Amino acid sequence: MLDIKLIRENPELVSSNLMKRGDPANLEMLDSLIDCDKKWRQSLTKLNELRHERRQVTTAIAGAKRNGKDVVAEISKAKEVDNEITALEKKVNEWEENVHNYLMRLPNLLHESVPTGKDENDNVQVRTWGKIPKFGFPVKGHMDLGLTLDIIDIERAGKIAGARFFYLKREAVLLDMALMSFALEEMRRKGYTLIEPPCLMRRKPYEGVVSLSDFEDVLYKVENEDLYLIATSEHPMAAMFMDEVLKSEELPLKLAGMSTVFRKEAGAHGKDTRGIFRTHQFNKIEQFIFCKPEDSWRIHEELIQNAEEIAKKLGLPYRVVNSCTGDIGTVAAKKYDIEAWMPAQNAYREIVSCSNCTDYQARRLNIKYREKEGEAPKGFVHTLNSTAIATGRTIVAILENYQQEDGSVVVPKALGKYVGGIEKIEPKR
RNA sequence: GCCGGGGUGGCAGAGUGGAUAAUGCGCAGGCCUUGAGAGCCUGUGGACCUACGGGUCCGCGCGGGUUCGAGUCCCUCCCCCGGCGCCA
Repeated sequence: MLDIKLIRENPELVSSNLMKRGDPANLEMLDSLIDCDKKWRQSLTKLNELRHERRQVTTAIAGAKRNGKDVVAEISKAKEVDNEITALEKKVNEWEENVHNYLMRLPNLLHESVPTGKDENDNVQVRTWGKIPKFGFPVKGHMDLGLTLDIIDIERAGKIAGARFFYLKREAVLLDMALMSFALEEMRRKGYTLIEPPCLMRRKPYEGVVSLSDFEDVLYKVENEDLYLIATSEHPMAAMFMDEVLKSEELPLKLAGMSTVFRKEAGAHGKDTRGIFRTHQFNKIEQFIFCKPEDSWRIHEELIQNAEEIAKKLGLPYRVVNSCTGDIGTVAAKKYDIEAWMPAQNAYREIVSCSNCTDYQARRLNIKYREKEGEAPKGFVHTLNSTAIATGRTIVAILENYQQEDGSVVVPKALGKYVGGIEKIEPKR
């Protein structure tokens, strides 16, 4: 959510920033918002005058009653004013609701370094790491490997849960757990507080964290309950301190959340349909930060470094891209992706997403900070999030990059102590 | 799930349908002081309007209702504490 005061005082600044996102609907919403806000404030002033009038009448009633005087005339006057108030209140509430709805729909302001572009093809490469492997044999995709190693079963998952689900078996289960343990240990060592959050959340906190369209496209809802399955532990971690004021000395608050996550993937029809690259459910370790506004850009770089370090230790060739205006999400002011090299696709594909949401989530969730005990809150915190590890896609990258001519797959050294010393996954058929 | 108790400014804690949410702590500014502290004075939830002097309204877990008028009475829901039941 943007600052309504900024919109009032500096509408050109906001509109020129929104223009960068290339969606004219945003500017229309901004105009409607400014219009509704004006009407809301005008009608609110009038409403306050009426309420003032009522107060004078009811105080007069109280005084007259104490003196034993007749108050019939005053009461009917009060009723009259009451009716006017009720009518105007309805209008004021409508204007206010409109303002709120527009505010909830407008995306975050973009950082100046965000490149302009239409879609992910216009993202700008920031750096690369690792050597793209050369294979002296025909490269297999992760699905083929999954079958011959007998560690992934998509078909039966389809039977019992539908498309985009999977059974992991044998070493794949170990790999999944190992990736989680490995990433958790990396984060713990860096001083992050480990978190295992609720995997379901109510609507209200959820509205503070995601864009409204996500309720349709991303989030699974539990029937007959006000509960949604989380799409990332970013969400329950962000909402954790809703309506609270954090102490300056405990900032930056660095969290690492571990959870299974659930995504509808609506609107991804036909994309990545084979395998476990894009699924409705996977496991993930997520970095999450609450910090003071002046620290967020420095910490954004820190988060991407942390994620890169994990990719490096796993020996996965990757590149970092700066998401362009057409690809960045609603809540982010700037977003880096890490894209790992996927040999079978002969392409870099996203495995990590790292965003600075500035004060956008914090304002929606009402999370402030104060410099000193007893002082008034200084302002909204900034929030940032970044994948540490997402197991599904990382397993794809490992299988494909570490495959051998004999059909086996070598386990990355960094995972050795988490997989019981298994060094290689052998074909079973 | 059931029964009982509770939820009031940053914190503690009053408030039995009617005037200004008392009082204390903390915090900020001022006076005093060589300095600090103590003491004293003023301020310290949010929104809107403003001729920037102020003015008005809202605010007691959320949302409704009764009433001329609700922190106070009634209803739904949420959360916390205690007890019972169920449960991996």
